[in-house]
Amino acid sequence: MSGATRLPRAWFAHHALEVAPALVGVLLERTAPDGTLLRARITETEAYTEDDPACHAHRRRTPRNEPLFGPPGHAYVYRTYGIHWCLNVATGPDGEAQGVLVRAAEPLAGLAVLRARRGQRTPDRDLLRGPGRLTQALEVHGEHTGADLCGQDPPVVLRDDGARPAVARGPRVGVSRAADWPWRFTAVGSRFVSPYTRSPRAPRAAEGSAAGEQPS
DNA sequence: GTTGCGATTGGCT
DNA sequence: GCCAATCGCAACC
Repeated sequence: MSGATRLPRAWFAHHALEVAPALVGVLLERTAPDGTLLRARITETEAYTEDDPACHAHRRRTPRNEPLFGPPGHAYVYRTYGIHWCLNVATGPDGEAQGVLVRAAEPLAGLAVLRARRGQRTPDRDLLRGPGRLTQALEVHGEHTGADLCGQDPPVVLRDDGARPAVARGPRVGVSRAADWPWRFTAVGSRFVSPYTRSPRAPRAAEGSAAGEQPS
């Protein structure tokens, strides 16, 4: 993997709907405290923007969602359900709230470390399949929010090794608002992708009415 | 100051 | 398939 190049900040300066599918297939690297290199290939992402009711920055700018408004290439890590951390990368121009949630990845290196953190009996398939599992295995947490992933010594490194998997598009997982917007991107045929689940709180799509607005 | 709830997961029926 | 766990945030009083 020595030919893999780090993604420059400009790579993230585009709209979340462009960056999200492009991130599928990108390498995610993190160095464990003992020096072990942890490497995975992203298999699933979701896009979020300020205009999007499901986005944390939809209502207003707050200390919590500040990284989403900041310059692209920075991490936005938040806690959900009081238990899990979720990793996003800010995209779009500085001042505009956009981001891409990294939902799942296929583990490639450092499996023993990942397994130690996730449970020795965890199947390889489940090591990084899901946003909460991924952050647990990679030890990404709240202290990393705001970190510049394109800067020096970032907690997580993103690289392009030229892989260009086919990408499918569909509705996002678990969101209660804008549940039908097809802003989730997955690697076609990958086993390391979470199954689609609709939020129990999401209103059922109104059939044949104008209520079901779905931006492209 | 209080309350309701979520971009999830894992365990149990 | 159903449901509890668990807590920071933001809406509301």
